[in-house]
Amino acid sequence: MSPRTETRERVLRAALRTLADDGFAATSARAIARRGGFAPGVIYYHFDDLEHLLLAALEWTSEVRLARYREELSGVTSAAVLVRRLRALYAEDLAEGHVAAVQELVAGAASSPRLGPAIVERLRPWLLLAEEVARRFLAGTPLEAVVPAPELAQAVVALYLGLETLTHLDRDRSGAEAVFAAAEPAAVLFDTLLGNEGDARE
Amino acid sequence: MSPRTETRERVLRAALRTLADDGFAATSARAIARRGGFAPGVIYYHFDDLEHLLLAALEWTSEVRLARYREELSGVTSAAVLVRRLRALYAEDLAEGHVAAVQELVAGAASSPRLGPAIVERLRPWLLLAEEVARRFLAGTPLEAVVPAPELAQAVVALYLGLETLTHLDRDRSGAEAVFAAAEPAAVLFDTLLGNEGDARE
Amino acid sequence: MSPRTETRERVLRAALRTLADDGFAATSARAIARRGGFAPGVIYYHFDDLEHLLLAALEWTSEVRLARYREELSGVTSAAVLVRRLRALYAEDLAEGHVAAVQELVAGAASSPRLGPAIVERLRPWLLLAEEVARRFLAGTPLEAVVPAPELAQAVVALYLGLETLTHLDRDRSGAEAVFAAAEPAAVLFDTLLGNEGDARE
Amino acid sequence: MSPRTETRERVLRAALRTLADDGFAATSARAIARRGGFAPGVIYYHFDDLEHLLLAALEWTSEVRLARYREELSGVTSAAVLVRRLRALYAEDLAEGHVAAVQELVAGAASSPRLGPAIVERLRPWLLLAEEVARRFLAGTPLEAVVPAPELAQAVVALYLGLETLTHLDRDRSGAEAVFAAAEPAAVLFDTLLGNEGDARE
DNA sequence: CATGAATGAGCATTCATTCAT
DNA sequence: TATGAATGAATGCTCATTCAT
Repeated sequence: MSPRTETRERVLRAALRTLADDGFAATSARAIARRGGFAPGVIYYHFDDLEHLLLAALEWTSEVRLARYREELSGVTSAAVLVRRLRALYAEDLAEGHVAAVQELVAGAASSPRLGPAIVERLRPWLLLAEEVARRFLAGTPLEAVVPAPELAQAVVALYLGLETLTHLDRDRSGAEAVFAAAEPAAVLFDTLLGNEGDARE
Repeated sequence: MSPRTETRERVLRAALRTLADDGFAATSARAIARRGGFAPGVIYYHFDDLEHLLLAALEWTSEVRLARYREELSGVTSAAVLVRRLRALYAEDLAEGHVAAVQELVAGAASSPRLGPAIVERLRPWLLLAEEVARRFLAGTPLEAVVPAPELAQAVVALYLGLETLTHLDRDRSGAEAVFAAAEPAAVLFDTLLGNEGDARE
Repeated sequence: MSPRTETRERVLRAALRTLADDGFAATSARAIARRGGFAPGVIYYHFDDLEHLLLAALEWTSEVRLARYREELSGVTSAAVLVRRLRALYAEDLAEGHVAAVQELVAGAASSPRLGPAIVERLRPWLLLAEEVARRFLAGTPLEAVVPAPELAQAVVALYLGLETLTHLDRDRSGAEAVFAAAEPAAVLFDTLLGNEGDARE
Repeated sequence: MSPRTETRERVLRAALRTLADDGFAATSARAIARRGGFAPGVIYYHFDDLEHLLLAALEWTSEVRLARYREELSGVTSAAVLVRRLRALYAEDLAEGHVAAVQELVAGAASSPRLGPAIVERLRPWLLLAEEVARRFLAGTPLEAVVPAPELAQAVVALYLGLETLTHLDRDRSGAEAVFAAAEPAAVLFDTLLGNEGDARE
């Protein structure tokens, strides 16, 4: 890897860790530089400004995670398995700080006129993935006529972000976990009602 | 009303409007003072510091809204009516800027070590209200055994916050509206399946 | 004088002294604050930004000096007296640092797209004064038909600024002085040729 | 030309163009490198630092222009021709950006303790040329006794710089042109009065 | 009670310059 | 010779907060 690329990644990683650990408001150029162990100027050598760095960081982490989600969610047809997989993926996200960083960025920049739209754009692949999965689950069921996939997808992504916001609030990771845990039995019931046989033994 | 209380309220109102209109990051003492038409010093006469003002503002708007929600949601037993009422309440929230201010505050302060826990505390009444309504809906249904009310309540509040975050992002109010609209038919189906007769003609 | 006005003047004075002593490039907010003995923030409390401060400073010193020039140059009809008066006025300017500050500002901002036009506007009264005096001197002489007052005025102001630039360059005040000294005999000759009797005994 | 000399010239040229186009304040090492299409490091390979580069650039462009001025002004004896030639030379300067660069450098560095004296030294040949021409014009006239050539020369150079500063200010090239145009009739009168026959038909 | 002037720390960003390659 | 990545100090400016009036 060229030294250029290498440092660029160090900066991206430092930005994400600062977002996840210290929050959007505290993610200043100096804070990122301090965490990454480089001079603040480095940021501006590799990125136009802080906004571009944050967007690049969002893109960078999103790509990796999105691939992972797609992989895990590809063949899933039972709700029970879906919830179980999401729970595992979410645990990975937590460990890496991925959701934390994303949530901080999304929430913190929600009212920035420039950053906001740029972020929503980078969030779209997630909405599309959610929509695709939703469509797969609704297909062939009585719900299909009654629940539109795009709105369901938006609700799911919103729920994801909202859960992360709440767990960030009191620094208690157990909240989202509890919701995932509670969702499992409901998912089993859902499968039963709809006749999904699924790979329930998984 | 004593002049003391009167000014206090002017400050609270100015803080909420600044949060809703300009976002958390732009809610500085001077910005609030400018919007409210008073000197910055006034803030520090009535509140210890900016954090305390913001928390007081959250409390203040929450109380009023919570009463309103409680009132509207008290006798509701059908999901269809519930969704319809929530939709109307949400429209009120939007008009008043209540959710906008709350979302900005929650999102912006999510990672503040001091502000975070204080906010989650003031959010608890909402969780309790959601839990109470959830419990009412689950009672006597087969879901009761399978869906725990506290987790459902947390999911609902998270969904609310997350939706507001997303709609803030691209400054497009239609997103949350669409989700509410999409939820209505599903709620009707839910009522049918569970034999809720409800006050469907409402 | 209100404390507000008082401090405002301290800032203006500090800006002019910094311009005159340290030059345009070194006239930073911190440098001005250091010289004036106040916090950098004070500048931004009283002025929108550095540009506005510098323009206000130019206006402030210009008004005072312009009044003085007008007063001294009002009744003058002989070139010899004119040169003598200008020489004295210039000595005053030097002592106060007026020309130095103006020259630094004019020269330093010459290529600033925003500052440039704003400065040229504030320089216009000087051009008008020069033009008025030029017109008085040309009136009734054979030169009147041959030398247009506006261009002469511009040349004179340019000469003033250029002389100051040159004397700034090698930190040698004697250059401009020598030019003024050399101009006196020429002015006497000019008066003689044109039949100005003037108040030569002055 | 050795590759060494060649690159050196590229750097010099880039520095002059940056000065002329972007102004002294914007003439940073990176800006010069960008304009010249080379790495910033190149500057420091060929020159000790930025100051030395700027001085070398001033020297370089001065030499070429000085030769040209000397050539055009060598045989001139009538004021009318002198003004006409200067006007043409000035137009050349403008086209090449020579005066612009020089003015930016002179004005911008006027108060730099190190740069100032070094620049004035490189300006001396111009003063000497102006003095030589002035002497030629004064010789044999009644003015000779009354106008000292060195001071006249300094005034002329100052006028040149001052005019350029003013025209830079409002980005209006017409100012200096107008002064040159206005000077022509006055020069003709001057020739007539002093009996210069000149090469007036030129 | 309220004001608004003042503070000084912190912000994003740009700079001249160095130096390993 | 030339490169371009990296440095750290300096820039203009905004902030929460204090306090004399």
